[in-house]
Amino acid sequence: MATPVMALVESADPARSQSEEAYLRIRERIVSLDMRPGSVVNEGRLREELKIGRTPIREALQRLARENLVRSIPHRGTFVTDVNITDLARITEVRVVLEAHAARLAAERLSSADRKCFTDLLQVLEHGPSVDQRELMRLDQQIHRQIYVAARNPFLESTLERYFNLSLRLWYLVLDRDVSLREALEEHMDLLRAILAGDQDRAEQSMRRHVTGFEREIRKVLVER
Amino acid sequence: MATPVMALVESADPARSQSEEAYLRIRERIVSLDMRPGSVVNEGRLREELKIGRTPIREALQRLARENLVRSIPHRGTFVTDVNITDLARITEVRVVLEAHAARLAAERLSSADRKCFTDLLQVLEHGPSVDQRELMRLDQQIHRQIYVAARNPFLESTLERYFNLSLRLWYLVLDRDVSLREALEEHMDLLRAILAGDQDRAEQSMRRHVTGFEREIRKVLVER
DNA sequence: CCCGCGGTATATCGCTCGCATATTGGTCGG
DNA sequence: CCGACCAATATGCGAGCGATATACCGCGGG
Repeated sequence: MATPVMALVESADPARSQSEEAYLRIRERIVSLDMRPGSVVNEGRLREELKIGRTPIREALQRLARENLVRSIPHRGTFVTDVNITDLARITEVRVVLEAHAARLAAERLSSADRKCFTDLLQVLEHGPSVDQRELMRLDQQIHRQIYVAARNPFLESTLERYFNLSLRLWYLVLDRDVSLREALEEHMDLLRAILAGDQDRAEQSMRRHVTGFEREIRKVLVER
Repeated sequence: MATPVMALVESADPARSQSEEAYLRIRERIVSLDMRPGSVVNEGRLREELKIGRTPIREALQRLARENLVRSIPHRGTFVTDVNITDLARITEVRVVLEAHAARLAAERLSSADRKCFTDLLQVLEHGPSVDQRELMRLDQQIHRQIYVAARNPFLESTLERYFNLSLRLWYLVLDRDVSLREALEEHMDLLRAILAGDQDRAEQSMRRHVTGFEREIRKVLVER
């Protein structure tokens, strides 16, 4: 198995196509705010920066457009989707029900392999209460994605992956602000314990609290801008 | 407003791009089983049948692949996704929570325009109990899509649209079989009444019953194949 | 005679490249 | 000052090229 830490950043897998490569790299830039919300996406510029032809870039942008990370207006240009409180609310609205259901399914269908993963993650949470936001963000990603896998539903997984990226960008937006992450940690631990205990109701409720709590924190920072 | 009956079939809107055109037409063929599950998708054939170049077809197929309506294997071919009970269960699993939540939101956010639409639909259900399955299918589509709109959440709407098409294909699969649609009618009416009454809990529960009931009917036909 | 294997043939695909087209913003003329 | 034309820009679409994986066929060995 590859190192988990590398699996999250841009691992140079030569097997994936240039379209996929372009998609992942541009998505990474958008989500991490390297490409700012509202800014124009220059196709030619991306082409020379990524050393990739025009078709793959075009396909990647179409894909990102359908995921609401960019907005393409014919013959006018492509723009990074702006962020606003309305979208935050709408995204959260969907995420709450989907993530909560995924947590329920994960608690229900937990395999021994998944159990080990969650146990390890819980260990990290309990022992090393990292205060670095980026590190916490990475942990949060791992937890969520592991839950998607443990839910044993590829459709749910891909849908949630999309919404997670939308949310992740919002998180990047409030990085370096003082958001209270103490409760998030508690939520995570409660969530993992519930899943490991096979307590579906508690896992679902815990995840619901976690996602709504996340929305509340982001909103606080977002409104004072 | 265009005639609703035409809005559902292939209306020739010259404004949409050829990619969109190709996507919609191929999707229609797949969902309606005109292209059979498991069959190969011949790109050249589609090109001459739709009188469309290669790039739009290619883009449409990529989009369909991401929506799980076709499966593309590099250098081997593209195939219409097969249907099976497992996928039915997984799709339903997601649909139940999303559709139920959409129904809840629709009941909560009902605008006067939406109210009129739902009232009209309810009238049709109460007065003309059509026994034609295709007609019922069309009505079901209208109801669901109207709920998506009434939920006032574009993200939820697009996600549900995707899952609805997956389910719609399954419905086509059991057409001309004797499925009991009497309860479906009752469910629809109860659902619409709940939404019109603004009863969120009942709308959610009603939709939940409706979707699970749908799955049960499809499953019955699917297992005896 | 049958089975396994290697090489070639073929079909498909990913990507590059170029042309047509539509929208915009600026400028020139009235 | 306003309206219309024009150039610039970016996209949509079409066709081809090289790469690659599979399938088939012929050959050699058992």
